[in-house]
Amino acid sequence: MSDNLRLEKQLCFRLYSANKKVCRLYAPLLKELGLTYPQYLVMLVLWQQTEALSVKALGKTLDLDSGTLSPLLKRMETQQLLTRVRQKSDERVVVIELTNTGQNLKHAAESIPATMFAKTGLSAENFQQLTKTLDELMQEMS
Amino acid sequence: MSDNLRLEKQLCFRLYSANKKVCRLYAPLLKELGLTYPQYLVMLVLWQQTEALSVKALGKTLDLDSGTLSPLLKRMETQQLLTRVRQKSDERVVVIELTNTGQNLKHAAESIPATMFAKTGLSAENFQQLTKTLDELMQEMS
DNA sequence: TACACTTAAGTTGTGCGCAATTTAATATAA
DNA sequence: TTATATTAAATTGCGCACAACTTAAGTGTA
Repeated sequence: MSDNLRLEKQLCFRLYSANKKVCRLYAPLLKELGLTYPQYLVMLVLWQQTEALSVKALGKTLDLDSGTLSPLLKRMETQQLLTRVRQKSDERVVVIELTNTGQNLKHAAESIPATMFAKTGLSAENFQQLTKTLDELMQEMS
Repeated sequence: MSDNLRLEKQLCFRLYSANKKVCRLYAPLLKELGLTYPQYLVMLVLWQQTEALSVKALGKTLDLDSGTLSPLLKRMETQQLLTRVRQKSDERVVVIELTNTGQNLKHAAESIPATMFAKTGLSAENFQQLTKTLDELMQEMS
């Protein structure tokens, strides 16, 4: 009889391991920029944004709550990467905006995606395939 | 010109998000067993093991170091799920073994894989496809 | 035997991730 | 207008993950 609890049968373990491994590959590249992995994700969102963004909106994009974001953004503010300012029209809202330092860091990050793609060792087709299936998984689980 | 730093182009973000989402789906099921997600992974390894296992061997299987495992296993020992005993022949080694409680918990966990598979909403083919591509990714990155 | 070397586990410190709660501001309804 | 509900962000507490380091035990070699 098949044992469904065997570790190698678990998709969850593959996701967990693959995610950890990818993070570790990013770490040395991000360290040069003074960023952690989640901080890099925040920067990705801010770099592609033309308008300022509330903590709420950032959290929705990254699927993170204020319990995670508040201290993380505070650390990034300390590093002068961004500013946190209460919105005058609604004092509950905190607006996040990149500083010039934060904006300029984008140039140093430009090479990361290509470097990382190379490190994954995936073919373009497999990369696309994996992207597609993960999107489907995210869709179905919601 | 294409902006490779756009969030939606990042495979890493998909892995990060999918992993988090899967963990959150597991959480309520595991809570009934009194387990966290990493603790569940440890239990999966121990349940499929006939022999006792060192912390080192467990760490190799799960790709976790003693900095993570030592406190985690201590908590699980406190919960009476397992025992931690120094090996007589080599006092550096700590051997992990399930208690009866830990062993018996397996029955309560039997239904989890099928429940989770249903929650992913993936077809059997897509499940297989994703498994295969993640294995390939893990292989290539090593 | 004495010495450096290696190994296994544990400890310390930092940064998430998230549940649960709190605080303060705004919206809504009686 | 006052009471109630909702919302946004922050705080608290806990459990990973991991880098860096420590401790203790075992190995190898001169």
